[in-house]
Order: sequence, then C-alpha cells, then structure tokens
Amino acid sequence: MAPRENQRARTRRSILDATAALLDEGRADPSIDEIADRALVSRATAYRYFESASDAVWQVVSDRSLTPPEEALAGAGDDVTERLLRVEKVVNDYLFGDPNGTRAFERAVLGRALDGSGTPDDRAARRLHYIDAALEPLAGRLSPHELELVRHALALTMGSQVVTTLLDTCRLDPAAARDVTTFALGAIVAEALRLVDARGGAPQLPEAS
Amino acid sequence: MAPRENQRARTRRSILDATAALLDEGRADPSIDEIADRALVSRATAYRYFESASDAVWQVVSDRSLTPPEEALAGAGDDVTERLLRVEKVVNDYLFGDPNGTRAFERAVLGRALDGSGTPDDRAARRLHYIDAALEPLAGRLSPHELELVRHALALTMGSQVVTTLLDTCRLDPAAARDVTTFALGAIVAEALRLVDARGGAPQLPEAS
DNA sequence: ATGTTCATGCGATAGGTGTATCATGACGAG
DNA sequence: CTCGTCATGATACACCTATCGCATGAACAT
Repeated sequence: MAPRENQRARTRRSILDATAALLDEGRADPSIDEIADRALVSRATAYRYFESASDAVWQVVSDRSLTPPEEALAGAGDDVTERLLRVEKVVNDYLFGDPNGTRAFERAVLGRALDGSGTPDDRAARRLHYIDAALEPLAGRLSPHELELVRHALALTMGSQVVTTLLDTCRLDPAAARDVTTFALGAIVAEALRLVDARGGAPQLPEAS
Repeated sequence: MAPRENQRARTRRSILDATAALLDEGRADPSIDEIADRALVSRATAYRYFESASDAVWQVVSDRSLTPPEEALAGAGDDVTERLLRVEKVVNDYLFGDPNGTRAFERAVLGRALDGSGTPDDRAARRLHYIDAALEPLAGRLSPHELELVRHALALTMGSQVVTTLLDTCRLDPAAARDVTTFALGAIVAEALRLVDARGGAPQLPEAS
C-alpha cells in the first residue's frame, strides 16, 4: 500500500472538485492559483498533482462521465445507423451543451500536441470506443482497412473539435450544428453499408460478381 | 493618406517576416519577445501591431496563400466529386504539411472563441469558399437547407481542426489521415447526389455501368 | 511516546503575457 | 531648415505559469 494514500486521495479530490466548481461557474480557463485557493491547497501542491491547470480541467471534463457506450446502446438492434445516432447524441449533446468546458478540453489537447507529450491520451480517444461499440454489427463485414476508414471518418462527426468547427468557425448555433453532424454521420454510414454490400454481405444489387 | 504609412508598412512587414522565419525554423509557438527581437523592434511595438503572438502567427499562416479556388478548379468539369477532391487536396495538403503552423493557427482560433471576440474570422471560414466553389454545379439543385447541410458537413473534412482530430487524437499519420478525409468527403458527396436525385434533378440512372 | 517519513506550505526564481506611461527622435510638411 | 507629429523604445507593472529548495508538521510504525 502506498504511503499516505488516503491523504493523497483527499487532496486530489479536493483539487478536482475545486476545478469542477470553477468550470461550473463559467470560468472557462481557471488558473492554477484559482484552483489551489478554492481547493484550500498551496499552488505547489496543485502542481504536484497535475501538470498544469488545463491538465486538471482535462481530467474533470473527461471524467464527468457520459453515458457509457453499453448503456447508450442498450436495447438497440443491429441497425448501425440507429446505433451511431445514439452514441452521437450522447457525445455531442454533452459537448454542445457545455462549450466552455469543451473548449478548455480542446485547449488541453492542443497543449499536449504542441509540447509533444507522448501520452497516448486514452481519454480524448474515447469517442472511438463509442464508435466501435456502435459499429460492432459491421465489424466482421468490412476489411480491416475499410473499418479503420469508417471509424476515423465517423470520428470527424463527434468530439470536441466539431464544436470548434461548427460553432466557432462556421458560426452555427448548436441545433443547426447537430443537424450537420447527424447528416454527415448518415452519409458515412450509408457509404459503409455500400462497402458491405459490395463485398460478400448483400444480395440486392444486380452486381457484376 | 495616413500619417506615416510607409514606415508602418515596413514595421508590419518586418514583424510578419520575423514570425514567418521563426515558424519555418520549427518554433511552433514563438513568444512576442522572440518575434520582436527577430524583427529588430521593441516588444511594445510588436503589441502595437498585433494583439498577441498567436495573432501574428495567425496572419502569417493564413496569408501564406493556398492556391485560390478558381485556380484549383481550372479545367475541372461538373463532376462535383472531382471538384471537391481537388479543393480538399489544396486545403489539407497544405495543413498536413505544416502541422506546427496549423496548430498555432488552431490556438489562435480557440483563443478568439474563448475571449468571445466577435470578429467574423473570414480567414478561418475560408474553407467554405473552397467548398462553395467546388459545390457550384450543385447549387441550384438542392434546397437552401440541404445545401447548408452539405456545405457544413464537408467543412468537417477539411481545415485545421481535422489535423487535430486525426493526427493528435486518433494518432494517424498524415497519409492515413488524408485517406480518411477523402473517404468522408466521398460519402458526403454521395449523399448529396442522392438528395439531388430524390428531388427533380435526376438525369442519369444508378449506373451499374 | 518517539522518531521517521513524506505530503504540504512558503518563498524565491525565471520566464511569459498584456498594459500603461513617458521621453525620444525620426519623419515629413511647411 | 524648422517644427510639430507620431511611431518607437524603454521601463515598470500586474498577473500568469512552472520549478526549485527548505522548513514544518501530520501521519504512521515501532
């Protein structure tokens, strides 16, 4: 057992709670000092637990759990489109609902990319778990390469960067933005299904095999 | 005529050149001091010309002109897919070729979004000009609403945010990333063409040819 | 209770941003 | 050439990040 586990856990929680509170109050980009003060902890300690302020924000935002994939897909059939729409709703409703937190998250991702910190970043990649879960009925029916293509193309329709693109760059409102994501998603799924048909899976075309 | 126009133009150029030089040397995120020193200008002056370091970077990156839409589309027929692939190539080749500059650009966009500066940001939205130019043959054949959907969905496949998503979050290499963007683009175009067929426009049949 | 360990607080340091003020002196019109 | 204008440089300030070394004292084993 680690030396002072409880104490450390308490401190960590305190910092995370403080960060979360600040975010909820609309501070999009809290400083380390703010967080430390709020957590009743010295600045040095805050740095001992998190690499930076945006690191803490990152943890908070990404730990505010979304409905997990299994739950989002409970009772869903094999209709890939419906499955994807469900997870898209979970992910994007969440993000478009909290643009501040989302942009702070974005910022953290960018920071990591800039200083080349090599952490695999399992959290930011979480959207792929949702996509994979939704795509599961199709898994065996596409070549590995095709599947990669589809997964990553779908990743372009969900996630924090989409918020930046549609809200900030294209200046859409959240509702219109959601229309766009579902449209794009539908298009990609349709293309994927066409790929499935093209290989073994499907009967219906007068195909030249 | 403004008071000391030439002097000011010279100073401005000097700062931009310095910024560009630093970027080309691989400094992804140059500080104001670095830029000012390199430009043989005091820090205060640098701030008189640009709001921030990333502002200067932004100007540089976005002014390094891409092939303009008309040129990219010269000699292209009415095949919307081909047209879009051309502009996608122009935009994304450029961005994936200079991830550092791109991320600095990203950073600037985010900064603007965070402090809510209301500038319309014609530069970041430039990708829509490319998309519109490529989409031109389809313009009259979709309802305004459908057209908006298609335009913005396509915007998800080009631009700086795509770099962040595919390179940083999904950890693809540039070549694989380009495969993904062209795939997604193809899917969206296909969907758009289906919309065209669904309304009056349908000229040629589902060519199993 | 006693001593060690280790998380913490405190303060200093080094560097970055962004703003303001003020003297200087180059510019350019007369 | 002269003189006022105005871009510039210098400097200071407030605040931020990120890191360091050192003293303190709570936590824990003995």
